[in-house]
Amino acid sequence: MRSVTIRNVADLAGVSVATASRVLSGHPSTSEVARSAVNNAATALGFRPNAQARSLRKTSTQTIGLVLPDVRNPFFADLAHAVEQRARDFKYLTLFGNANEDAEQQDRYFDIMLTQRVDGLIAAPQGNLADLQAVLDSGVPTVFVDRVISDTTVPSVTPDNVTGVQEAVRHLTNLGHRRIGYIAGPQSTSTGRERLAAFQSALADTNADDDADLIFFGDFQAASGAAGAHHLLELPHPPTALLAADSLMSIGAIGVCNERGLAIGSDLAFVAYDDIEAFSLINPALTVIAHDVNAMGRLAVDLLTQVIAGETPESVILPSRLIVRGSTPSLPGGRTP
Amino acid sequence: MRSVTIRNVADLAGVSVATASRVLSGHPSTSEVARSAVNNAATALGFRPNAQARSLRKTSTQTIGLVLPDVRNPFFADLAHAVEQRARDFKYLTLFGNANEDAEQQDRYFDIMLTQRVDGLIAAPQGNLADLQAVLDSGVPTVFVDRVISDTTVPSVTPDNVTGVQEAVRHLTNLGHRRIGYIAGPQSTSTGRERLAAFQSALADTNADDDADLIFFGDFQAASGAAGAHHLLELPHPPTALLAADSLMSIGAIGVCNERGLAIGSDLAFVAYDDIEAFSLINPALTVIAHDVNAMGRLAVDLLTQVIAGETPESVILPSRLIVRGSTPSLPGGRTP
DNA sequence: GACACCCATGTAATCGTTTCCATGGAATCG
DNA sequence: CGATTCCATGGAAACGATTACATGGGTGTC
Repeated sequence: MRSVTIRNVADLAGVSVATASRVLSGHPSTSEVARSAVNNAATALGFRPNAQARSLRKTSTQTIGLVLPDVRNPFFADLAHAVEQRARDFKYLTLFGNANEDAEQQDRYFDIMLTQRVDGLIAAPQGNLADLQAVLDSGVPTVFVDRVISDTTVPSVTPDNVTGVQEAVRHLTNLGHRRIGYIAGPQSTSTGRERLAAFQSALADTNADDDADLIFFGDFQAASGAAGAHHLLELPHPPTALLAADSLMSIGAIGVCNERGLAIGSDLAFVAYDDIEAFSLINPALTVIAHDVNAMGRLAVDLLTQVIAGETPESVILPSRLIVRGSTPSLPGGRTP
Repeated sequence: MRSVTIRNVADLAGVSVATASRVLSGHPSTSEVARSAVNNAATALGFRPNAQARSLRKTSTQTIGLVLPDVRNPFFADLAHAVEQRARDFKYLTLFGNANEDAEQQDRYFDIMLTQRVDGLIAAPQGNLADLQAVLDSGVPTVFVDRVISDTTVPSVTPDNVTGVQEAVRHLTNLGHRRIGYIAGPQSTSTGRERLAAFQSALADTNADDDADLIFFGDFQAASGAAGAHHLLELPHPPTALLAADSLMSIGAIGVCNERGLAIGSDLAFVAYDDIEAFSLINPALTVIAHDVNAMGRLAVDLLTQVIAGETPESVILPSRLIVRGSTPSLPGGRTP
């Protein structure tokens, strides 16, 4: 099953490999007769150029790497889709790596991406500068998306992690909530840190309680959202509203509320992060902090092409906003103090 | 920014490239002194072998291709995750392509995969034999997952598309439903065809209506589920129960029910396909036809490794079953005849 | 008609790695 | 001790494409 090479094509067409290569890659200096001979031979043999050989000779692989924490998180699935579609516009193939919210798996993927000599890299990174050192040292054009690593000059496309949380806290306190439970993301991520800081600072501007107890640290996965809901709802003074820092933890937390027979919207107010389609189906629909995933993915690719072209684009911060739905009704019933 | 090659490593270590290569790829015939010299030089220079050059020389790329219809479908996101994790066990890198439920994009990805000389290919294919011809001709080891193309000998891992649907129809008719609306998948997919056939044949065993009107043809995307719900609910004789052939169409359909103020579980019974986490959060939780996504992904990789090894493994059909939850209560209220 | 120019083509070098083959020294065996 | 085997090593040939350089024929200009 030896595959057919450009040499076979050239032989069948009766020309040299150089001419065959020129025809196949659209070089202008080719005659009509050579063109048709080579093209016919290529289709007759089912020739398919070997990408390895090509990228070995050229400097570029026409491939970008995308390292995300978890495809099963609908936010990242949407982001992956957006990046991939945009990359296609630039004729880039997207090499996708799923870090499983794990710094070690992430680093292994970075390693693979570099080994594969991707032309550029888009990542929602985890951990600190040390984990990224290999990537930064390699000099491969890189753009961060959603999350960033501090103390680097890597351009990024991130959501505004402050405004949405601020609006959510104000919204809840305006409704009369004074005990708001917060299920935080891991502090090894910029989104985890920034959203928590925004929550705490927004809280300080209100007369709501700021007990340390009301903050639970999760890891952006569903199970930790469930653990957080358990912990918070079993406090001596349980919260009357919950806010979770991503969609998977929201899913986990809501599952626990259902199990405990707590009706969201009446027994407990709930605000989720990310505007997942399924969240609008839950009855009552969830109030969410939303941002534009598609724009984020597109912009990340656009920035990356600029970096590859040698430019140094400005980082972009995309707005986020609160979408109020039924899970935070104006008159909280049940166990509100 | 020229990257460091094995020649630089060899020079620094004071050995030939051949020896350096042998040390770095763990060939037994190497001396202790050469090993340490080369390893030191490699780490000192931050050497990272060029995957293109390596795969050019070797026959294998240690890469498998995965072509799926849509990552944004949680079922396929889970499947992608399962495949990727299992592939890692075999030291394979997964090259991921998202066909967007579009035969043309799918074929472009197949083309890319072949150009990249993947060692094997896992696909949930769409369309007919002609679309796949290039892949089959190339002789690249292939396994189908979830969906198949008829008249091929490609091994596959598929769900049992009959039992779950049968159980769902029986369950609904036992509850007294006689008008069951079905939102079908595209007939260009095996899952779309088999599930529809199972629905029709199960219906024939009951005294429920089998009007052609009650079947709407969608495309496995959310928007078509919404269109299907609109169509079915506006029939002169609307159905009292809905069954949708995948999760995205279910999401679209449920959104429409909510908009129209139809309470699922009381005004309308609903059965969804695929046991998505979010479906158990909807209140009442959805009755679903479930199957084991993780097993499907793992088995697909296992089968592929067998094909790569030259064996011809048997295809596997994984069981599916009905999980009854609140969306199909025993006493349908409202508009039941 | 001579000269310059352009264009299609072929030869061969090149990309970075693996691996076949030859070599020479050490070890083993009768 | 001589012959054989073994092993670490280096030189060089592959893998399959692109492309710099050389070449020769055709065209245009004066």
